[in-house]
Amino acid sequence: MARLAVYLRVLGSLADGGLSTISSEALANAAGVNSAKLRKDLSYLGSFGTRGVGYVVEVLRERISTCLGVTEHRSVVLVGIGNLGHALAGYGGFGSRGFRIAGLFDADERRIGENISGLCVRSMDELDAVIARESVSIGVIATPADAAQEVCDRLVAAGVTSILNFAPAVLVVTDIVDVRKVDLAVELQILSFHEQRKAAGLKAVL
Amino acid sequence: MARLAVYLRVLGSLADGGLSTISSEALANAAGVNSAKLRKDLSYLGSFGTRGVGYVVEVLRERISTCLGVTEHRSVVLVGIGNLGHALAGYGGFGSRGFRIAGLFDADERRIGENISGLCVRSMDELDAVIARESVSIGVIATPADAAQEVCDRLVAAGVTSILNFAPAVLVVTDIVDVRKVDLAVELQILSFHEQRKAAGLKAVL
DNA sequence: AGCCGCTTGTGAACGTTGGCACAAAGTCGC
DNA sequence: GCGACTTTGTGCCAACGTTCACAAGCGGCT
Repeated sequence: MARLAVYLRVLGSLADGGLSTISSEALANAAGVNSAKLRKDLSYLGSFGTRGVGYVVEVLRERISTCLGVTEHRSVVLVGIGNLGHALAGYGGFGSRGFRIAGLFDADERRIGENISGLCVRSMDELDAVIARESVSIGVIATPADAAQEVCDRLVAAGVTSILNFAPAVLVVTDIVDVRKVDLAVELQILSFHEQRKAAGLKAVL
Repeated sequence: MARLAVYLRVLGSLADGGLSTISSEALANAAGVNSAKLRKDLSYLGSFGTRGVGYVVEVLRERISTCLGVTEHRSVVLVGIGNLGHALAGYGGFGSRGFRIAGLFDADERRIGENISGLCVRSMDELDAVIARESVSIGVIATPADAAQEVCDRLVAAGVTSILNFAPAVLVVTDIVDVRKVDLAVELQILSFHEQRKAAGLKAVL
């Protein structure tokens, strides 16, 4: 579940704060969810809280990390070094959460060789080799929409089984491949929809 | 619902392709959803398809646009011009979907005055004035996590009622304010979780 | 004009998710 | 050692979202 990742992040902050144990209710508040839901989520991983006390922060972190599979560092490749790809390559949040960027790729000849926070942009020709050599299982697509499907197919052919897609396009893949989509414009439109609802509601009141 | 935005985007491509009408099933395939679900979504907006034929693309686009509230151009402010903020400011997808960036803001004095694709980075001191003058209702937060809540509070105080949060932090807001969260690291961790599951499943088979 | 095939719109069943409430269990104080 | 308090783990129920299946309606063909 998606919430596990949030719990893990919150637990990280708490551990930095020096807290050693935490109750489900406190953690639920910090993560912005119901305490019962949190306990149910955790019970899915097995029961290892102590009644009357709560959960031991370190044990819980390790347990969730194991479940999410971030104990072993996973390698990702990033394809499409445009505006967004540039930002993603420079984003420090990946490395600190157990992900290593194994390679940056772009179809544009002029971008090849460019250095972004210590990583060199490679040609698409090297894609398969890098994926195989570093046993990459996750690919990130930050290309324009019209190139997304082709890039996706190449990634899957090279052995990638999970894809994070930032391009505004619907990807069709085999069902053994997981795809998550992040579309910035769609997010804004959803907010716009809520604004519209609020405005309509206001008008109804008047 | 989130899918409406996807339908709208797909319809845009179809309209460019010169198609004038489309059946629910074809559109559902293009959007990657079940056809019954799509029809139910559309029926929520009223019934205006013609049985035996399908939906008129232009009518449908206009109807969805109205519902999402993107007919009137909405203004957004973007706070935090780091790696990600830079990319968002330069991302062309906003303007083409009916959103106008009313201002870029950053707390770092050194960034103020910087020009990003025609927009100038402003001081946080000007935030309230710009929001009021341009009647901005949507704010985008791309700051580090520890600054997110403070920025959020300032945005809400200035009159913003919808927030898109890229910072890895849980924001607490009044219930009249809508918050959508996009956390890149969490997205990767979810994929990592699926990878973990696949690996475990494989091991179970062996 | 009448029939046939196609597509919409929707009612009903299903599975999933969220939330309450309570019993089990463990700790702290005396 | 024992009782009271705290917190977990979970059974049950309601609400939501999804899917199936089918009747109603529209266009085209004869």
